[in-house]
Amino acid sequence: MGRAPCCEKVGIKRGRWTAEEDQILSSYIQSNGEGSWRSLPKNAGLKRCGKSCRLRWVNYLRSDLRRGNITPQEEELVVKMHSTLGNRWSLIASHLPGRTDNEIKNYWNSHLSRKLHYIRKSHDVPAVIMNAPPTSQRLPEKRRPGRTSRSAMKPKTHKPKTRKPKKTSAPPEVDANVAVNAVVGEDALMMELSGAEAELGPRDDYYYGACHEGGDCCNTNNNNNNNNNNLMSINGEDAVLSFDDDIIDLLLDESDPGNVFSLSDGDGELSHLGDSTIARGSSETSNLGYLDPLHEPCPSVESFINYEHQNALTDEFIDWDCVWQEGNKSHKLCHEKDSSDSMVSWLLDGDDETTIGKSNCENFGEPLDHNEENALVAWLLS
DNA sequence: AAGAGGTTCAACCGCACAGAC
DNA sequence: CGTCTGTGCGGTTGAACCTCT
Repeated sequence: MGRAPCCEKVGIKRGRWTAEEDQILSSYIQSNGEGSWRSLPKNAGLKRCGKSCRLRWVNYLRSDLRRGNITPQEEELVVKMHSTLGNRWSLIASHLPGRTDNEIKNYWNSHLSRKLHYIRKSHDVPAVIMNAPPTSQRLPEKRRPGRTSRSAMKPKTHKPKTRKPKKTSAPPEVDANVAVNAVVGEDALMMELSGAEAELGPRDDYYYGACHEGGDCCNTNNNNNNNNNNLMSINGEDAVLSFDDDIIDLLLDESDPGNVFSLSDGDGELSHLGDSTIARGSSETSNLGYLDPLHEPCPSVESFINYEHQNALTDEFIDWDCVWQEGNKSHKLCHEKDSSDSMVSWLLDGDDETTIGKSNCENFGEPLDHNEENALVAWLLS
């Protein structure tokens, strides 16, 4: 049976909203509250589809929207979360108060993805690298459901916004000696997002995957941050993953129970933790999987970068550590450096004239060769 | 000044989930 | 348990806007 349309198409106005319509919608919602979107247009006297009303309200009319340009801190957080979550715009937006999923999505498509595009282009990363892995390695390709679980939904805050002033700078030209601003932790791998979320400001303790030159994928992280709000972290010492609640929801998505993986197999491949209830005990720290440094050769950089980006949920944070291990073991991608710089900040600095064409590693004293660059870019694009 | 081409972003569309019945 | 309704999500579109020549 065909699905009933969300509204009658006839007599429905489309296109840009007028100030008068905005006023009507705002007034109606202020008096009657949100919800009942289907009946709202009729009750409010709007010739609009209910979905259109909802979208207009959520993305534009709500009073708690944050206006203005995306700040560098927000941008950094978006990049970090996107690298972990993929195109989960609503989830990303939920961590950026006052920003809407549509705004984040547009910003990504118009700003950030272009940066990646230029990076890829300038490094001549073969398209095949981005192709899917062999079927045997591929994670379930199921498209993420159109919505997250109700429990994962949080009210978003919005404010009307004006058109952002256009940036005048040209798209970043990324030199072959592209910068790497990755921080390689002394002993550890750690990714941490929620600190930035909480502060929306630069942090000193972002660790983008680090492994010992000796090959320990998950050595002790003495810099481990005990912040309970950790969105996700991998504590090398305890080999424990910590997640924010909504991340747990994602990983334990009932509709896709195979989403929980471990790296505990000796062959180094991702494997399902068939019983996802393992992780249900705590949303703070869950023994999702052990990263055994002794029995677990990391997959090659190539094998990791062969994973499709969209497949990656749990595998992405694993990618990072092993990619970096490979980088450190074989190529010494970057020297260890206890600065607050990060891969992401390098990425975000792509427009900065002072950094274009300058490798941060070079700044550290050692330039990257072509293979190293390719590995790095593949990491970024993975 | 004007037109072409590029960019941005508001809005639309179809899909899928949750919950009510 | 199956169906229907309401709603949220992510992808896509195209008008408005900007920059360049």
